[in-house]
Amino acid sequence: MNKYNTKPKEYILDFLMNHKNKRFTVKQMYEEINKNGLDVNLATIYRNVDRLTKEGKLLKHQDVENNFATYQFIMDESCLAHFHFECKVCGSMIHLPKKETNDFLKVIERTLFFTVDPQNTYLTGICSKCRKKLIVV
Amino acid sequence: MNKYNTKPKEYILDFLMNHKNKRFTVKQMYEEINKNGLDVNLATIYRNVDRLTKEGKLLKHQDVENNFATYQFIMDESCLAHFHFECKVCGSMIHLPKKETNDFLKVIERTLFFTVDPQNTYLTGICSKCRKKLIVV
DNA sequence: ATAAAATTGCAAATAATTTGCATTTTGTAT
DNA sequence: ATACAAAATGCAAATTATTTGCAATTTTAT
Repeated sequence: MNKYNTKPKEYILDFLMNHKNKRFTVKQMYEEINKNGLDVNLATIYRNVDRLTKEGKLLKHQDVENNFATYQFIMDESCLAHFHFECKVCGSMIHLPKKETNDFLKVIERTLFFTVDPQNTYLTGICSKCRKKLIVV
Repeated sequence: MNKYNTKPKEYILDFLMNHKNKRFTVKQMYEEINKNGLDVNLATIYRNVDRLTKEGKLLKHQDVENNFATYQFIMDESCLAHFHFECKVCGSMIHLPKKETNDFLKVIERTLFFTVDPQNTYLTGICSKCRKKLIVV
C-alpha cells in the first residue's frame, strides 16, 4: 500500500524524476539509487515498483528477447509517439506514418466506447517474409 | 542446429501437430510429452524450442503479467485473426472491428515496402482512463 | 511520547531458463 | 555391417529475476 512516506519512496521518486519517459530496469534503479552511499534494499525497490505499476503510475514492458521487465514513467506525451510495426520473428521494425495511424484510431474511437491513446500505440505482428517460413517445419 | 533427426525432435513435432495455432508453455510441452512413459529432458525441450523460434517456426510471446514465455505454432491463418486493443495498465481489452483494421493496414502497405500480415496484428497501448493516472505520482 | 499500522531489510525461497560436460545417438564413409 | 566424427541429449548445477516470511524499524495519528 501507500500510506506512509519513507526515505526509499523519496529516492525512488527522485529516480523517476531523473528518468522521465525513459525505460529502466529494477536493477538500474537499484544501482543508481545506491550509488551515493545509500542502501535501499532491492526487495523494497521491487515492492514499490510493483505498487506504482498497479497504481497505474508506471508502465511495465516485457520484451521477448529479455528475461527482465522494463518500466517507464510517462510525463511527456511526445515521448510516446511510437507508431511502429515490429516483426515478432525477425525483429525488423518499420515506423508507421502518423497520419494514417491517427486516421485509423479516429475510426476506432468513433466506433467503440473505448478511447485509444494515439500516443502510445505499438503494433506487432509478423512480416510477410517470416510468415512464409512459419508454415513448414 | 538441426542436422540429425532424433526421438525428442519427433515427439516435439508430434506435440506441435496436436497444438496447432494454440499457445503453449515449455512446461506444458514437457509434461504432455512425458505423460506416456517417455522421458525427454527439460533442457532438450528448451533447446529445441529455442531453435525452432530462431528458425522462425515458432512464435514466442512474453506477457507482462507472467514470468514465462508462451509459444505458438501457426498452421491456420484464421486463428491469427486477433484484432484487439489491450490497455497495458489496467489490462482491459476490446476487439477491433476487422474492416477498419484492414482498411488501415491497406494504407500502411501501400505506403511502405514492408508487407504487414493483417492476420496477426495486435495493438497495445493505454486507455484514456489509465492515461490520466500516469501523470501524477 | 506512545502505540498501532505500515514499510523496510534481510535472507531464503521460487521458478524459469541456461550451461558445462559426460554419454548417447545419428548420418556417413569405409 | 562397422567405425567414426559430429551432433544431440541427459543430468545436475548454475544463473538470474522476482517473491516472500518474518523480525526490526519507521511513520503517523493520538
